[in-house]
Amino acid sequence: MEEVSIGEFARRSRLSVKALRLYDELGVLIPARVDRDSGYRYYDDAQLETARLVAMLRQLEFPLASIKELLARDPADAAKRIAAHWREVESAHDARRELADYLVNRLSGKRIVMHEVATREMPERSVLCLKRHVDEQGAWVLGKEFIAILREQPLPKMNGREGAMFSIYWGEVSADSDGPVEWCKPVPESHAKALASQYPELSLRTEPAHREAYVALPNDALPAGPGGNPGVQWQLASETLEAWWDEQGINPEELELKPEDLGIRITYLASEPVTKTSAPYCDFAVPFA
Amino acid sequence: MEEVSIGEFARRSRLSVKALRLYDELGVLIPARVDRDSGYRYYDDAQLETARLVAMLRQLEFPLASIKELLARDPADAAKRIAAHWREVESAHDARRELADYLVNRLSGKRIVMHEVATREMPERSVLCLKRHVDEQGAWVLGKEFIAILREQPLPKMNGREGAMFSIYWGEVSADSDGPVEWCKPVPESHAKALASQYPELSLRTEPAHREAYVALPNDALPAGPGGNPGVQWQLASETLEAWWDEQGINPEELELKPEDLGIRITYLASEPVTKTSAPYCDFAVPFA
DNA sequence: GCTTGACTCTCACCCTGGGGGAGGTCGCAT
DNA sequence: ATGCGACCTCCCCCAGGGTGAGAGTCAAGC
Repeated sequence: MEEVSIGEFARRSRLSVKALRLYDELGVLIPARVDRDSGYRYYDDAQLETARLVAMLRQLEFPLASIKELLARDPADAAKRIAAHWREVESAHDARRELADYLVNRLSGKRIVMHEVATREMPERSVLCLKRHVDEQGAWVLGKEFIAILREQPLPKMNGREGAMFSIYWGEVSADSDGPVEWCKPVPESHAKALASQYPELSLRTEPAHREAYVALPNDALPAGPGGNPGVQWQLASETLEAWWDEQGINPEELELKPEDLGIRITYLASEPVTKTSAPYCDFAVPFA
Repeated sequence: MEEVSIGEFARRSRLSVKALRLYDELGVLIPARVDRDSGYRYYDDAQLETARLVAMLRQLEFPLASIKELLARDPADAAKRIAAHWREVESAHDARRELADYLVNRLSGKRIVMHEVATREMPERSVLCLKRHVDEQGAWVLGKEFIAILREQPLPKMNGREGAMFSIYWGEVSADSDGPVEWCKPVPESHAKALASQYPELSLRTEPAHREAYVALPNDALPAGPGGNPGVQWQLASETLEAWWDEQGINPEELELKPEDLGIRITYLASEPVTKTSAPYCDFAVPFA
C-alpha cells in the first residue's frame, strides 16, 4: 500500500495531472488521502486499476458522470452497461458511415439514382391510428408498440397497397426535436366501428382522398431500431421529390394543400414487425393535392 | 432567387438559428445580405444546398474550420478529403471496438488468456538502427521507412528470432506524447561495419546481452497503419507481464536494470513490411536483467 | 539549517459547438 | 397605441480538459 504523488500516479495511469484533479473534483476518482495543510493529493497504489479503467472508459467517450456511476456498480453490471452503450455507438456509427458514403458519392459527381417518382390516387380510407409526440428514436418505438397492439386481435385481411400499414410524420422529427408521429392501419369501412371498439388504445379516423407522389425506399433506409435513425435515404428521397416538383412545374408552396400540412408518409407493405431484412417493400410519399 | 429570414432558413436547412448565427460569425456560411440598419440576416434560396451540406458534415463531426475549408474547394477535392477523414474515423472506431470488447469481457469475469509468459536469453548482437522521437502514428511510419531502407540492399540472411527485426519503445509513446522509438535489424558481427557504411541513414550499435520476458501477440495487435494504434493488446500484454512479475516474486523496481530503462521491444518475425494479415509472428518483450 | 529545484496547489482564462435567457428592436396587424 | 412574433446583440452555461500565473511544499545536497 504505497502512496504516490499526483505526478507519479499520472505517469502510471497514463492520465494527465489536470484530468486527475478534475476527476477528484467531480468525485469520479478521489485520492486516497489529501493532506490537510498542503492540499497535496496522494493516491493509493490500488487505485491504479480504477484509474486505468477510467482512462479506457474515456477513450470510449463515456461522460464522466456515467463513469462515476459505472464505478459504483458491480463489474458484471457495468459490463452490461458498457455493452449496451457500445451497441448504440455502433448503430450511430453505421448511420454516419452511410452518410459519409452518400456525401462522397454525391460530391464526386456520382449521382445516386433512386427509384423513379410516381404518383398515385389514394381513396378515402378508414384508419386505426396511434399518434404521439416523439423524437426520432421514439418514432420507431411507437411503431413497434402499434404493431404489438394490432397483433392482439386478428384483422380482416386487406392486401396490397391500400391495406398497407403506414406512418405519418406530421412535423419536424429529428433526434432533438419532437414532432407528432402517427402510425396507421387501414381497415374496411364496414368493420371500422367494430374494430375501433376492440382497440381502446387506438383511435379511428378517416384519411381523406388525395393524390401523392412517392419513391420506393431500399430496405436499409429503415430506422435501425432504438438508436437508429432514418438516415440519409430519407434525405435522398426528399431531394428526389423536390427535384420532381421542379420538373413538373409544381411549386409546393402554391398548392392548395401544402405538403407540410399533410405530412410525409412511409408505407410498409408488411403485416409483421418491420426490420431491415424482413421488409418486402416500403416507400416515401408526400401528398400534394 | 428568394430571400428568406433566418428562422425560415433554419427550418428549411434543419439547422438551429443559434448555429446559423455562429456559422455567420465564423465565416462558414455567410448570409446573402445583412440589413445595415436592423442587422437582420437574409439568406438566399441557393444557400440551402450549402447549409444542408454543412449540416451533414457536422453530423460527421467535422470541425467548423474544416467545413469552411471544404466549402472553398471544388466538390471532387472535398469528396477526397471527406473520404480520407472517414477512413481515419473508421480506424479509430475499430480500435475503440476492440477496447470495448476487451472491457466487457474483463468486467464480466471472462479473463482473456494471452499466450504464456516465457523468458529468453538474448546474446549480444550488432544491430542497424533507426531511432527518432515520434508519436504513436509516427512509430508505424518510422517502421515503414526503416523497412524501405533495408530493402534497398540485400542483407546477409539471419533467420529465426535472433535475426528478427524489432522495435524498441524507449519511452512513453502515445497519441499525444512523443517518445524515442527505435527500429532495429540484427546483422552478423562479421558484416556489421561493411553494412553500416552501405546504410548512411542507419546507425550501428551493439545491443547488450540480456534476459527478457515475452508474450506472443496476436496479429491483430499490430498498429493498423497510419491512424492505427497499438490498441488494447499492448495493454493486455503489459498486464500479463506485470502479473507474471508478481507471480515470480520479481519486483521490477528493485532490479538492477529497470524495465523502463530498457524499453519495450516488439519483435517481428518477418522480412517484409508487416501488416495485420502478413505477419507470421510478433511478440512483446521486456528485458529484466 | 538553508538553499535550490522540482513538484504541487488554486484560480482564472482559453478551446469547440453550441443552448438558454435577458433586454432591446423591427415590422405588421389590430 | 399596443401587442406579438421574429429578430438583434450580449452574456453566462455545459463537457473535458489545456495553459499559464503566482504561491506554497517537499526532499536532497551542502
